[in-house]
Amino acid sequence: MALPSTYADRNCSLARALEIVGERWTLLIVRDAFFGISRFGDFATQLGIPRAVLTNRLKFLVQEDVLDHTDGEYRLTTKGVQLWPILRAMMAWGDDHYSPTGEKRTFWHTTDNGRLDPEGRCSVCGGLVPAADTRVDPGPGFDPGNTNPDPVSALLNTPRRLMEPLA
Amino acid sequence: MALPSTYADRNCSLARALEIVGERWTLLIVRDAFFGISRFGDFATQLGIPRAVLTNRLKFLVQEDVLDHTDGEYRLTTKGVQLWPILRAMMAWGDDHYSPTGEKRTFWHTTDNGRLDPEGRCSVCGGLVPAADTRVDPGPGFDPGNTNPDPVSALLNTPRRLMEPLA
DNA sequence: CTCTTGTAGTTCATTCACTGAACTACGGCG
DNA sequence: CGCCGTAGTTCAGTGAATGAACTACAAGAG
Repeated sequence: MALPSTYADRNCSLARALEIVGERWTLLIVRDAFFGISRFGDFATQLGIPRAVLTNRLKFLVQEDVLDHTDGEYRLTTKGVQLWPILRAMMAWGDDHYSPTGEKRTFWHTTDNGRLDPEGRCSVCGGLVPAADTRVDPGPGFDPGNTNPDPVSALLNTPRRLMEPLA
Repeated sequence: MALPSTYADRNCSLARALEIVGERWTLLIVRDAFFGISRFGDFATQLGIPRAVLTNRLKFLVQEDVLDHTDGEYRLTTKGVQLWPILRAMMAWGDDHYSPTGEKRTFWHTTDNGRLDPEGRCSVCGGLVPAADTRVDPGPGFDPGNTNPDPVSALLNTPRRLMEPLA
C-alpha cells in the first residue's frame, strides 16, 4: 500500500500491520512464498511485477523479518508464516464474493487429509491447522484455461504442501 | 493497493480480494466503519486522508457493495461485515510483532463477556463470535497519550460494540 | 582463456496516483 | 438574505509504479 509514509494512528495494530504488508504487491509476494517460490526471477515472472518494485519489496520484507534471504533464496520466517491466517481469510472472502463457481483453491490437513473450513479448522481432527501441515489443491472454481503454460505455474497448480520448495 | 489495474492472476481469490480492499487506505476506512464512523467528515478527520482519495475509496466501496450509502451515512453491508476476520487477523499479527506492551485493543463476546482469542473464539462459550456481538476495549498496549483529544476519537477509545453508531 | 547462458538485480524516462490546500454546492437556520 | 456546517470537487506539485533496456557476476562449454 505504500503508506502515506506512516499512518498517523499509532494506536492501531491494523495500521501497523498495513505499513508492513499493505503495500501494493506485498501480499502476493508472500502468497507465492507460501506456494514455494523462492527466487527473484520466479517471483518476477509469476507476478508480472516490475523488477525494480520487486527488489524494493523483497528488501523491505527481509528488513522486517518477514522473509529470510540466504543462498539467493527468499524464504518465509516464523513471523512471515504467521501471516497465513490473514491470507486464508482474504482468500475465503474473495472466494465467497468473486468466485461463483466455488473456491479457487481448497486446503487440507496433511496429517489426516481433513478438509479445512473457512476459519482454518480441520473437519476431521477439529484443530487449527498450522500452515506447514496444510496442502493446497485446485478447487472447483479453478480455471485451468487461464493458467500460464510455464513450468513454474504448472507446478503451482498441482496439489502441494505449503512452503514446499519447487522441485 | 491501487492495483496495477488488475492483478493478472485470475485464478487467485487473494488477488481478487486485494483488488477490492488492497488499495491504500481502504482497510482503514473499513476499520473505522466497524468502529462506528459513518460520515464523510469523520472518516476524513479520523484518518487524515486527503478528501479526494476518500471520495474515490468510498465510491468504490459502495459500488462493490462493501458499504451502503443512504441519508449521507456510510454503513457496512453484509459483505462488508464479512471482512471482519481479515481485520482481526491483521490486528492480531500487528499486536504480536509491533506492540511489545500487549494488544492495542481487546475483543469480547457481548452475550457472555468472554474474551476472544486471536482466532476470534470466545473463551467462555467457545464459539466463533460474529462481529455484531463483539465489543472492543482498549488493551494493555493502548497508549492514551497518543490519542487525539477530538470528540470522535474520544468516543472511539472507550469500550464499544462493533458497528454501533456514534452517539 | 574466452564465449555463452542464466540469474539477479539497476537505471531511467514516462505515466499515474496520492497529497494538500483551496474552492464549490447545498441544505438548514435566524 | 446572510451565515454556517457538511460533503464533496478542482488542481498544481510530488512521489511512486511501470516497462524496457542495461549491468554485474557466476557457471559451464569449447
